[in-house]
Amino acid sequence: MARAYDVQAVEKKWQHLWSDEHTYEVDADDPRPPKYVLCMYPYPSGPAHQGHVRNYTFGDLLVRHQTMKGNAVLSPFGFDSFGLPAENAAIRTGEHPRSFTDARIAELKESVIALGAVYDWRRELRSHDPSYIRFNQVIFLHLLEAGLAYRAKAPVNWCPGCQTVLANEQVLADGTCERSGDLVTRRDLEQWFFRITAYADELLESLDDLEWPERVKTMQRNWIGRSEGVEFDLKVVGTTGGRDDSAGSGAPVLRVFTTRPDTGFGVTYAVVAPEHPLVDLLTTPAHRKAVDELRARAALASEIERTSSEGAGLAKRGAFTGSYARNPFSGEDVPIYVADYVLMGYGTGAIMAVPAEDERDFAFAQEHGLPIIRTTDPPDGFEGGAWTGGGVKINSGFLDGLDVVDAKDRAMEWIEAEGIGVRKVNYRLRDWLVSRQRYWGCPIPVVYCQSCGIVPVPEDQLPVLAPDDVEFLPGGESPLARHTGFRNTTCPKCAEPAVRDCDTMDTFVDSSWYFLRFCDPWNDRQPFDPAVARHFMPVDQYIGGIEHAILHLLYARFFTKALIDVGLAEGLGREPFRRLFTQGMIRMDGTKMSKSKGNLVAPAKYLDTVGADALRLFHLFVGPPADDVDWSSQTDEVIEGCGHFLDRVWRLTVEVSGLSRPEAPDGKAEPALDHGLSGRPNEALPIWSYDQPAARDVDLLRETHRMVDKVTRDLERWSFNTAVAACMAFANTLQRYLRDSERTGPGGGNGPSGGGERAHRPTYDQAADALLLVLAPMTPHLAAEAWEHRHGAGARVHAQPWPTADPELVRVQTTTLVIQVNGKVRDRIEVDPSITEAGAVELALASPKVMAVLGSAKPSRVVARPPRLVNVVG
RNA sequence: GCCCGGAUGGCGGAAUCGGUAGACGCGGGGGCCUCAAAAGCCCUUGCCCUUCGGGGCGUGCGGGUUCGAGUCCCGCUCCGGGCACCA
Repeated sequence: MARAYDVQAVEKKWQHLWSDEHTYEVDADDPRPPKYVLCMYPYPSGPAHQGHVRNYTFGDLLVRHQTMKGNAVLSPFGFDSFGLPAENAAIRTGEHPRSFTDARIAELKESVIALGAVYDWRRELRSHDPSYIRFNQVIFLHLLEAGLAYRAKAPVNWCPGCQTVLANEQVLADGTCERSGDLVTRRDLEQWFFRITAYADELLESLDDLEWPERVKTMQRNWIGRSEGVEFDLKVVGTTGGRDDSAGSGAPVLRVFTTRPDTGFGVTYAVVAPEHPLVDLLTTPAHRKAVDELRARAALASEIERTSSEGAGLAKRGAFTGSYARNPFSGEDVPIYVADYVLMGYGTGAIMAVPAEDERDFAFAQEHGLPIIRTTDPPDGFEGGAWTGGGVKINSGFLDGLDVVDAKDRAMEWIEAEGIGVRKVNYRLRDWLVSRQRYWGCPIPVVYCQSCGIVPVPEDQLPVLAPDDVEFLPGGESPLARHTGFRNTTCPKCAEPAVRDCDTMDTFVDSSWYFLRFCDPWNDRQPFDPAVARHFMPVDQYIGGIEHAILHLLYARFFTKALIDVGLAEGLGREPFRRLFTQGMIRMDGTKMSKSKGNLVAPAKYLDTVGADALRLFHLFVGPPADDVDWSSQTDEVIEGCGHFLDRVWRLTVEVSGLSRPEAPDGKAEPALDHGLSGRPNEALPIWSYDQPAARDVDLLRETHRMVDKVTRDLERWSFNTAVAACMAFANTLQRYLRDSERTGPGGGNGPSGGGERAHRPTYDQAADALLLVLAPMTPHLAAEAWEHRHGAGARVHAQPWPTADPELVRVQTTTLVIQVNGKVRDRIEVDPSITEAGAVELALASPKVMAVLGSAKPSRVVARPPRLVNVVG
């Protein structure tokens, strides 16, 4: 398509200038107020996709807007460059993950620059840089020393075919390995954990103060899953295991956790998880076979299978142990079952089962023919199974007649008074398992010594780097474990032979503190200088995808708190991201646009044709930033429409002013115009006047200020689509203004002559400049180029202060008073905005249209809301 | 199953505090310019009826509150997302 200016040349020119002029490089001693705007650093998977474009368009808009408002905006960029795709590519093609990753980074970086997004590239960081690895390891050691990192056995997804551990996403829905197809089993391995649960309460409570989307906060609250209840003991009675323990040091007890102690009288059985340590003891010889089968099945099944739709809602799998427990409330002995719907990892791994008030217990009780005793009176007409709501207690001894809430309290008091249990808070949140049996990640800086045990690698020997000469074989162990040169080492303490930890860290570790490193990326003594980080932190605006709503954002919050507590981030605020914005997804045919779905529409196609500004404008204009974008058959046309708008701005701000070259002299020059407005190119039109502004010039000035006011307010409330609409509407205003000048002006030709209202040059210049100023953060290349044409070589629109609207000019002179009769609009009258209620009513009743509708009827009531509306009620 | 979102013209969307529904754009129709096309410019465009003055209907569905509801309340339908045996 023919364009009004050379889009590609202009965009390249400015991308180089912004870099060469260091416009967006910011240091901690900058006198301007600091702001920190950050887009989530990307995994480098190749050239930017539309999701990136959207993300960086929003971020760049903020950076440029905040800069024009006089702030020193920290805008860094980096790459989350460790991760599985590079390693999988290595297994497939033999290319080393580093060269593979570096190539992808180069592609992504190039396309981000081609977008016109500006960053302080001096601060660029990559997780796989040795300097970043080093401080990742330093942090790990600090957490270890503080007891926040620890080693424990944990069940993992184990593929017997590949002889390796799999991440959850590598296990298919049917419980098989995505690569070998083998059935994945669960296996206990020694793994490293971060003690995030120590911060569960703080992570939960401080959510309240964050300016984050409520949706994300809710997701985090649910993930943390705090629940208050009570833990207490059930005495085990009757036969226990093959051995009879009743002669020993007292009967064994089964400790259970419940949030519903008020339902104690309804306990008709108890359940332990298949992995519960007491299972052997509890199982009598007659039931051993069934119990063992169940346990074997549970051990085989991955967590995914065990908790998938196979189990949920269907018959509960379980087996009777042969043992009984005494319900302390009722004194009844109830059977103890083993069932896989009880998880060892939560609470005590054992429950008291109340089928009448718990849906899972109800399903199990039905399946196994166990009794059901209601302890809460369900509402009339309730026909379901378990009633989990509130109500009055029944069949509950000393709790009878109480409300559920009061009964809970009373029951807990009773349990504590009896000395059989205590109040307890449980969390769904588990500690963070960070070990990955992978090559392309940050090595865990620990050595295992026969005599000294776990020995941290001394800080002066960091970073521990993975060797390059490893073999990437399909279906083998981690390349590091097979590399004897890496694996075998000497103990830093006793110098005896020792082995390294051959695992690497979860890549979420890298992304949990990169925003801190960005503040002080040149520091070679510590991860970052807390004093420098304090200057920029917290991040004022964090922008990213909703897919990181839970893990990344929770881990980063945890890290910030932990780094402060281990002394690496003294004096920092305990929350890293003050405001968070999560953008919508790009969808196509109803599904997420992604590489794996093969439905990508590459941004490069648009950069090479309509240009970066038009593509950016599209992403701003298409809808609210938080909403998903449907990439439809019409999208290309809309993007072209954005290009047409930019052409129009070019004509309205450059060509119509007779300023088609940067060297053009001052604004009073009036060369022959190729203004492109009349369809008669090269026809000279002396349309300018420099007289006193006429009424319609004042109107244009008012419109200008209203536009600036509207755009400013819209940008601040993240309503970018309406900000763009306001710019477009203003371009229409300029167009109309010029057209009217043309018609009425002496040289206009096709209108009545003699009006003499030529375009008032000073007023028009203000209007055109204002449009370019507000477009500067949205379509930076066009705004910069047009500004330079208007103001001379070296003029920089992005160095201008953000325009401010004069409230006096923004205020409307007249407003439309709507007159309704019985709620239906019957008339509209232009009135002064300061009209009184009486005045408005008088005008309304005098309206011929109102009188016609009303006829002779007398209005029973008149509601007046001046100056907007009068409603005459008949 | 539970918890969040959402539903407005042919399409994307606007309506910021309960007060003119449909801003802005895409698409469509008509016109100007042109040898022609592209581009540009001008007019028009929710639906139905119309004697061309205007009238009626209209924000997923059914109720309600109100002088007045896209907006608030109750009950549904459909679509999207998150969590999913967490006791």
